[in-house]
Amino acid sequence: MNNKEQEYLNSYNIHDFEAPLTSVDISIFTVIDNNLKILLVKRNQFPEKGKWALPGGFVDLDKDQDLSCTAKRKLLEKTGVDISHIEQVETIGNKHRDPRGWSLTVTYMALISASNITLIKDDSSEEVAWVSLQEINTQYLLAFDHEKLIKLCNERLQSKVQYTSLPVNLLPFEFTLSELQKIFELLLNRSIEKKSFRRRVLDGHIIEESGNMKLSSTRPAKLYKLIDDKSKNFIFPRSI
Amino acid sequence: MNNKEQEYLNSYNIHDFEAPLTSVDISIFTVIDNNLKILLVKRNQFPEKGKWALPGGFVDLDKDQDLSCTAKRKLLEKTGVDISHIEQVETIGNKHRDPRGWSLTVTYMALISASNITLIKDDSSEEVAWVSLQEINTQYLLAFDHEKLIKLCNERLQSKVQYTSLPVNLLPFEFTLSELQKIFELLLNRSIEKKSFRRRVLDGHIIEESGNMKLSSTRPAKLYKLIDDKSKNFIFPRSI
DNA sequence: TCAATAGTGTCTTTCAGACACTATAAA
DNA sequence: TTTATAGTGTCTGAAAGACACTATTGA
Repeated sequence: MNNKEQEYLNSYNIHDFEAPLTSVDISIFTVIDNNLKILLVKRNQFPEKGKWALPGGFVDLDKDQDLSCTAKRKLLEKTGVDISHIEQVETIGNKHRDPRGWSLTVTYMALISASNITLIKDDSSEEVAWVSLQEINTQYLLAFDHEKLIKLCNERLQSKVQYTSLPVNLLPFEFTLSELQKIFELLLNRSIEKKSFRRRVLDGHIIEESGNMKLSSTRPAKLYKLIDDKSKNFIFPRSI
Repeated sequence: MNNKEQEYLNSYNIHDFEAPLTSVDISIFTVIDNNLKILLVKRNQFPEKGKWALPGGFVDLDKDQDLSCTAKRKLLEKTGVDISHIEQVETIGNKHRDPRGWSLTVTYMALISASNITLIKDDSSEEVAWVSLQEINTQYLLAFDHEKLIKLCNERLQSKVQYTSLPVNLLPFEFTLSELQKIFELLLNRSIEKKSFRRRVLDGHIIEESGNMKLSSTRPAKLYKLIDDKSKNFIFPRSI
């Protein structure tokens, strides 16, 4: 860097140019009681006070190294959910989505297991809750364009269930093939042929027998576990 | 909206909170002389003056209705390229990518035909040029993290060539199947089996015979044309 | 024994890959 | 007739779908 460039940078003021409001919003999906749910917070502050929204918020230029840090930090602060991996979905930015002015939000998505999670709210919200997608706009009125953001994230989720092993994130350490299939069927909202499903999963070599059996009132089932971390993000050779 | 909310909005000052520098960057790909090229501008201003960069720039809160408008406007202003559809790739935001401070860029991508395009530069750059990907970092030194941005966009391009009809954007109104195949082969950087390729394209019903023939010194070839606008974004049932 | 669920065998279908074959033009 | 390119016929293989079949448990 030469002197002239240093001089330019010294005189540069980040406030000289108007920038849009910049936030992240996170769609955390889970399955509870055979229902696809999403994590929402009830806003306690203007604007859109009293409406439900995706957890999210503004980038903190000091605290956040990058955008995914903002996403994980905001999620933890607003809901108590601590997550290691999150997938960027799409960035929506326009004049009219926020009454405060030109606003941009980077949306993220993840599918997680809700067991062992205790939701914690902070001062910015009245309530934190897992909400069924069907309840949105009936019991739960959404803030800003969050209904559209949820739609985008849900489309991404649906699409990834077609060709990846993403749904394994919903299962405990050990699980049966029938349990795995039920999760896929629930997310796809249709039934899958048993043999095709087993072949697909087994041929992918992402799970292995744990050696244990799940007992029930009928024939016991083999328990399986993920082979390694790659199993959580496996891409199948073809769509389901 | 109630009085309290109106009061809040009236007192809200967009400058009260520090926001990241917010820009868009656009990767425009084309094929010239059997080479994949990308549209770059040589920076005329600090920072990174003298280096090559993707066309792009800051959101204009007055002029731009939304982010894709910013992308199209900046592309037109900086290069003279006018484009109707552009695909969002990924948003990169972190502390260190711009010496001026915490910076975020929304990257966009398109694949277009370079014929009938005259490049026009504006005051912000010294030069505008189509650059071969191989020439980057040898003849063309890149500004900021634009090498990484180009890599992301190129990966998206490569990926879309595998399962969509995107490359048809490079062809004139009428074309032969051999010409179409050559474009795919060039983008994929490998040869494709002729029969498989023809079956794939024809079974997709995205092109139809124009009724004309392309004459050459050997057997004339049927000319085809796209059936409609959907043909430009067709998703094949399987990857190539 | 029966009901219920786990798990398999195997035929079909779809579409990509390979490759030899035929067709049509100019020189 | 040769050469070059256009275009086809058809076999193989991979992986999904359909569906009937067997296996193993508790009641």
